[in-house]
Amino acid sequence: MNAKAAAKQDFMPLMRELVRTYQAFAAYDAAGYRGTGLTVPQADVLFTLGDQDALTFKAIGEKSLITKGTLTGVVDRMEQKGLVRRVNCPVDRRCVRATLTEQGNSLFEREFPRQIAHMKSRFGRLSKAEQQQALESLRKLRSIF
Amino acid sequence: MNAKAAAKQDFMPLMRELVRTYQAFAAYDAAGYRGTGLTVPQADVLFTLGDQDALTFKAIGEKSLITKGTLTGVVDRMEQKGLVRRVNCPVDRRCVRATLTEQGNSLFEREFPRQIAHMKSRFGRLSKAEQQQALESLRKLRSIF
DNA sequence: TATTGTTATACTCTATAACTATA
DNA sequence: TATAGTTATAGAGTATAACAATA
Repeated sequence: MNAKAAAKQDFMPLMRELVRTYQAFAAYDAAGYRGTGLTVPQADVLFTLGDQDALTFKAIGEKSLITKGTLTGVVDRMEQKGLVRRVNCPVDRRCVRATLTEQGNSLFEREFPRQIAHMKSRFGRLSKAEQQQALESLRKLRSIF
Repeated sequence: MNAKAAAKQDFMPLMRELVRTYQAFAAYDAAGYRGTGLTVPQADVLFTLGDQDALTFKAIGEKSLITKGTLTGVVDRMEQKGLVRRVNCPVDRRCVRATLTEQGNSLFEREFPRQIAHMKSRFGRLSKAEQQQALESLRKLRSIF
């Protein structure tokens, strides 16, 4: 298969649409919490830690798909901002857990509902049936990777 | 709406599935060209410029969603690798266009079909009907952002 | 005046791998 | 030996805004 033939594969429109749709979503999402001064990974961690007991770095990394070396730095910067703190694990002394501080929690309590409302104003434009159909299509799509 | 209520909105599964599906896709995609040593934005530019006449920075930025300041740096690094070169616009002397060098073109001719085959091996697991359904759902989803 | 691309700044993230402490 | 997290390194991308050349 040469490049010209490659460009005409029938799954190409679907692939492009997946990328564009996600990009449009991600841009809208990020715009919602721009005012907080949080970066994308930082907001990811804030929303992951919200309404949760302290999580280990390993668990946070798995949920957010941030690798351990990077996560150390992300949490460092959030700690400097006073949003999270590290706590030792009692059972396994290799582990460190992170949890929201009071300040981090109040940011979460304010920003998470705001962010959800921000997204709801758009997702609400789809009917329940459309949402259900999209969910099923995305599940199938995810299953192939 | 408080945080607990926010977390239970009915569109949340769809939103999470969109993110996870895209992340799974993006990881598989990037694995396909890891051997080239190109970064994600660089591969994006290579595939954008392939089989094309020279494009202006403005046009490349629009297709790849890379902002102009960043694009200058991305193209700089690709130029250092000998993959692209800058050419002046004859009509509008404010413009600069970029085009693949012979080396860039041969990389494209080898990697693009390989990448498409890499993706086809997964998208091919969906039936035509499933692909069509997914495409329609994604279009609807994109239309709300 | 507006637009195209470059430059400058400062920071954040990324990948990778070596390292420490603990299991 | 394996695992959790930190540290080190080097580079790459990002946002932002000021800037030069041209339209």
